[in-house]
Amino acid sequence: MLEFKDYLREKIHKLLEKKYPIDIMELEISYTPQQKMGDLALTFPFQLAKKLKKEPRKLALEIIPLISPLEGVERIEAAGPGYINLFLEREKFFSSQLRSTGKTSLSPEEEKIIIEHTNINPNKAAHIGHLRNACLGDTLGRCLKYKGENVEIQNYIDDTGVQVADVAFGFMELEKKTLSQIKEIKEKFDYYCWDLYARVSSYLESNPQAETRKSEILKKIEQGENPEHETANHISRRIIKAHLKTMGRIGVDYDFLPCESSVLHLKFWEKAFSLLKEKKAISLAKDGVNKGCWVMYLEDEPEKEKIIVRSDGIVTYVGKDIAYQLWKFGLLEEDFYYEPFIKEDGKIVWISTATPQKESPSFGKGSKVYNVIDRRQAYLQKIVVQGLKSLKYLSQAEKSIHFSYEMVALSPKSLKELGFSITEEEEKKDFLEVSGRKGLGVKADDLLDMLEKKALAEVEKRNPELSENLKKETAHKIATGALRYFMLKFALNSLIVFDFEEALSFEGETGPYLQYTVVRINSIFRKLAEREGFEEKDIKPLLSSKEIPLQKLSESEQVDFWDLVLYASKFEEEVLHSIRSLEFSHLAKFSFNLSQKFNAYYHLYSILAEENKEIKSIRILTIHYIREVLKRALSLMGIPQPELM
RNA sequence: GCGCCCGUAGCUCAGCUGGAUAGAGCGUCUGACUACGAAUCAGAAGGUCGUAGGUUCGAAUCCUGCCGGGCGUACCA
Repeated sequence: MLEFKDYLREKIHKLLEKKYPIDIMELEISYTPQQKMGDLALTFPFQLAKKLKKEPRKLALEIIPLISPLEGVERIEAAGPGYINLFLEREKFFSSQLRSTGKTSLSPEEEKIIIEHTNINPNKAAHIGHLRNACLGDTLGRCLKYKGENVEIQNYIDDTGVQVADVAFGFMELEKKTLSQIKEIKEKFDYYCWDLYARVSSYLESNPQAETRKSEILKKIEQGENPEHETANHISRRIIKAHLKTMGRIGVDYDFLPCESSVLHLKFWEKAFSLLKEKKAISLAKDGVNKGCWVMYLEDEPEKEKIIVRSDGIVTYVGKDIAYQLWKFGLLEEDFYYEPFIKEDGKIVWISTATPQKESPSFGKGSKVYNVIDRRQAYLQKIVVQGLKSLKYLSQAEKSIHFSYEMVALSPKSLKELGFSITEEEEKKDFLEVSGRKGLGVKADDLLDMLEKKALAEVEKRNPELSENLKKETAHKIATGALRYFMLKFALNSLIVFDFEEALSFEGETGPYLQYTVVRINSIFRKLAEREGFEEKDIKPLLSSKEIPLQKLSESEQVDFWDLVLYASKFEEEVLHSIRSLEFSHLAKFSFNLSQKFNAYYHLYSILAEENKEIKSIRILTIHYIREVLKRALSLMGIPQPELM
């Protein structure tokens, strides 16, 4: 449809530009609310009426003869107060849609796009908040790749930060464990650290004198080559592996893991610091509360100072982030060294290191960068962009996108279900923030386990004859589908108050509903093959037959057929719209609505039992088309497609 | 205080840069499986779109005030 609309827009513009003051950008083509009104609607007579001080309806009537006939359009009507409605030539449109399945009319616009997502502190297990981040980032990546963009996925690892130091402190001071004793821990390590981190946090709260030792650990971790560093390094590497495994369960993966330790040791910050000083992007505060700090000013609030380097000379987190952002755009004149971290299915995930390596893949040097990070960090992200602006990297600042979304919080009810005790004050709140510090949260693997267990029970019920492996694999796909759809269905601005019942649902507006729809279509094709020997390869000849005799369908079937096909044809527009707005809930809703329309159609029109060959062929082509679109939509959302369920 | 965001059906949410009669899911109530798989479908009930103004051919959507809620605003990350 996207292509067809572009064609119409250009054609109509060409036909009218000499007579009317009309810009091609204003020539919007929308859809009618009802099929009987037509398929596409032009609203420009309203805008034009304002300019020419004429009645919109009269203008519409005046314009129609000038733009007809249009290729692919059966007839044109004026409607309502001044709409121009187009009725498409259905057979022609349908067959062109059928021929273009699998191809995309979208095209790339960037040299290279870098997406940074997940970014979990490597000191504890991943939780539901991280899942939202990863699902959004991964879906963006999939959609951009479909659009034809060159995409690189990075997952930044803060392996020298306070949070890792906390857990190192826990092992060394609270548990008095040596590195080899830590290595011997057999339990799920990220879970072990989750609990330990919470213990450390409360210990430090009641024993503030221990902060001295913690600071010492932090410093030593940064320095390297000492027991504290060895311990912290072991913790972070082992936790990263756990995170990658968790994300791998839902089909999320990465190309490169840049580490803060490398940023430090390769002196990225020093380089960025001298650039910032040189261009006067930051200045040394001579007096006031921030005396002795290097500060930056935001363009739109010049009275406010943001500290980049503290008076003790230590660079803040956001300072390091500026350096990293510069590197991502290839503006730093420095690079990481790279080594393989893990290999899976032949794909290598690379990690940064400060020591020179033989192999050197190329990362970074993006022309556009998306940072997937929740809304609470909007201010810091703004400072990072300000850094680029101050250095006069204006186009990069423009293409430095904070992909911002609201957090996932917990309802007091779900906290109770998890066995946490909550205070009366907390009980009254609508929601509570997930807190790693307090150990308050739903762990990603726990949620996935629950989903898989429930899905397995459903599969057992419906398909007891399947092999154990196939049952498990199917349950896993259903669990992934449920989770990923759940994380995408809400708009970015919507704070998700996590509820187990809702998240564990497989009915209604859920991932499994979409999967079930595809399974049903597959099942029809399977039966066509079994009963009639009609194979997938037999679809093509149906396609190439000259005519699709839609008039053979009953009137009501024509209406239902067209409603379904026209809706499906909006797919690429939806993908593009989702990318532009970063609202993948659009794609999710579109897929759900399309499934709903298909399921309604399915109940009304039988394929296998239809005796009229022509009608049967049309129906086969219809469900084939819907399946192609749905499969593509699911794959862009990372929702797996089970054969049976 | 300042900045940003949110208030739409009993509950959870859609509603794109203003467009034709405000939509889904869940829940409630009525129906439909000797099957193209009921993880589904059909139907019913349910809304002064927080509130008061403004902008215009047209406002849930844009602007302003007010009410209610959230987040941010660290020499933390």
